[in-house]
Parts: sequence; C-alpha cells; structure tokens
Amino acid sequence: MGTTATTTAPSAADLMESVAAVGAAYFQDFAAAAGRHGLSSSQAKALKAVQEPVPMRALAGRLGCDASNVTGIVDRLEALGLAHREAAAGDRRVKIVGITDRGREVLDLVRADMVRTRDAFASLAPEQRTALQQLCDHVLPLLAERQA
Amino acid sequence: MGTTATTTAPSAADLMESVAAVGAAYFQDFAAAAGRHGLSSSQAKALKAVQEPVPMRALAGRLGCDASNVTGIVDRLEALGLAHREAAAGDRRVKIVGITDRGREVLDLVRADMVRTRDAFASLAPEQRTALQQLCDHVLPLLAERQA
DNA sequence: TATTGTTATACTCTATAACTATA
DNA sequence: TATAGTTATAGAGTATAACAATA
Repeated sequence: MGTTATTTAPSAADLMESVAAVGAAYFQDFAAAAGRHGLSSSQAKALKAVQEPVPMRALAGRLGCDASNVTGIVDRLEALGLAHREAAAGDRRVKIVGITDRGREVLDLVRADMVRTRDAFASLAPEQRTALQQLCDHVLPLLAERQA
Repeated sequence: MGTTATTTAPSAADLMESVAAVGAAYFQDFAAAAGRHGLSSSQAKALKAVQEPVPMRALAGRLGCDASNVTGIVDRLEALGLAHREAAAGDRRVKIVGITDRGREVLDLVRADMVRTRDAFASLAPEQRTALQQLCDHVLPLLAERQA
C-alpha cells in the first residue's frame, strides 16, 4: 500500500464510472445550490455561460441544446432581472445575451452555497489539487471535441 | 515545468470549474450515446441504477428526484421492454424494479458508444489512471454525503 | 438562398399535493 | 397512523418544424 506499484491501474471503463459518480454528485450539489436561489440548473448553467456577452446561437452551442430552447431560458432569466438581450452592432439578426449586476450577485451566491463541493476539493493536499487540475486539463479537450 | 514545485496549486474554486467542465462533457457524451439508442439521459441513468433490483422508492433516492417521477420513467422503460416491476416478497406495498436481458444489452451498447469519453481516459498513462481513481475515491464520499 | 431568433407543438422531467393499498 | 406507489396538475427543458427578419 505504501508503494504505487502494488496497485493495478484501473481500466478506462472503471475510471468512467468513478468520474461519472463524481460528476453526478457535483451537479446534484450545483442544482441544489441553484434551487436555493430560485434557479433551475439549466438557468444557472446559462447564467454561468453569459458572464461575457454571447449571441443566442452561440449560447445554445455552449449549453449543448437546440437554439429554440434558449429563447425560453433567457426569457425567464430576463424576467428575473438576471440577464438581458441587446441587438448586435454589425448584424441586426443576432441578439447578444449579457448578465446583469444582479445576475452576477446571484451567481456568486450560488457558488458560495456549494459547500459540500468546496469542502471536498479543499480537503485535497496542494499536490493533489495540482495533479487533479492537470488531469482535467489533459482530458477536457479530448472530451469536449466538437461532436457532430 | 519539469519539477512540480514550480506550479502553484489551484484553489478549490478553480478546481470546481475544471471538474464541472469535465463532468458536463461527460454527461453530454452520455446523453448523446443514450439518445442514439432511443433513451433519454434520465432513462439511461435509471437503467444503470437498476442493474441489481431496487424498490421504486430507493430508485428515486438514487436518481435524486421525487418518487412520483420514477413511476413515469419506469413506465417508459417497461414499455420499451428494458425493465420490469415485481411485487416484493415481504411487503406488498413495495415494487422492485429490475432490468431485462434486453435492458442489459442496450446499456452495454450505450457504454460502448461513449467513444470520446473512453478515448479520453484511455489516453491516460497507467499511473495517471491510478492517481485519478484515487482522487475520485477520496472526493466522492465527501461529495455524496446524504444531503438534507 | 442562407442564417438568426422566434413560435408552435409534442414529449419528457420535475415537484407538490391528493389518493390507494398496504402496514 | 405511517409508508409505498400512483395519479393529477402545472411548470420547465427538450427537439422538430415552420416562420419572420435580415444578410
């Protein structure tokens, strides 16, 4: 147990299960925190995605859903005073979605409210945090390859 | 760059962002693979959760949703011939959900179809896979603490 | 013609509350 | 009375197809 060589490396399939479990737990915490501040997880995800202004179409891409959904999601964020739409300068077809000051506040509250997640990662030693960050950085571009 | 000491360890907050990105990419791949086999991501998640028989109530707990939702989800899985309900032996109120042979087949097909994810994790060296597995094992019980 | 955003439609997921049948 | 599962209802997310305005 003291040496790393005694353990057999897990298969990619086993690793997928563990990462799935971590991802699921993360999103459960995220959704719960968002809910405590009156947001669905889709709304909170969208709010995160518009911290810099983004056209509706591009937002759909970031959220991984059809463009037609984004209309409703942004409608509700706008009704809550958390986001706003502006006509684009160059092309009058496109609308740019931005976050309001209140939106930024709520987003910070949601982040601050993810206690379980923060505690879990804070419990890692600095070298472990660095290692995990590097693993994420390695894996992410491969995972996020623009799918068909 | 050759020594680990030159890099400052990332904060818990930064790590959360990276892990969120990995988790989101994973679930996008999962949902796409499920969709190619005619399942919504909730249905696929439920199918994974009933590989060993589970009472309806417990399934709701695993899926992190209200018990009333599970009725519809299992209805649809049953209509597809992928799951089945049985009355419990001891308590006639509870129904046990199980997976069918066809359900297992479809689940395997979905897993096999997650090409991006498998490739991403397969690209890690054995020591990296071991390290990631250990980090998941450390973090998961803290993340998954039964929330209120 | 092609593209952006929207609308219309239909289905799924979701929670809340009320109901039933057991316990 | 308490619990397991269901049903009823309403709101939100989702994709597809069709549409208006603009390019």
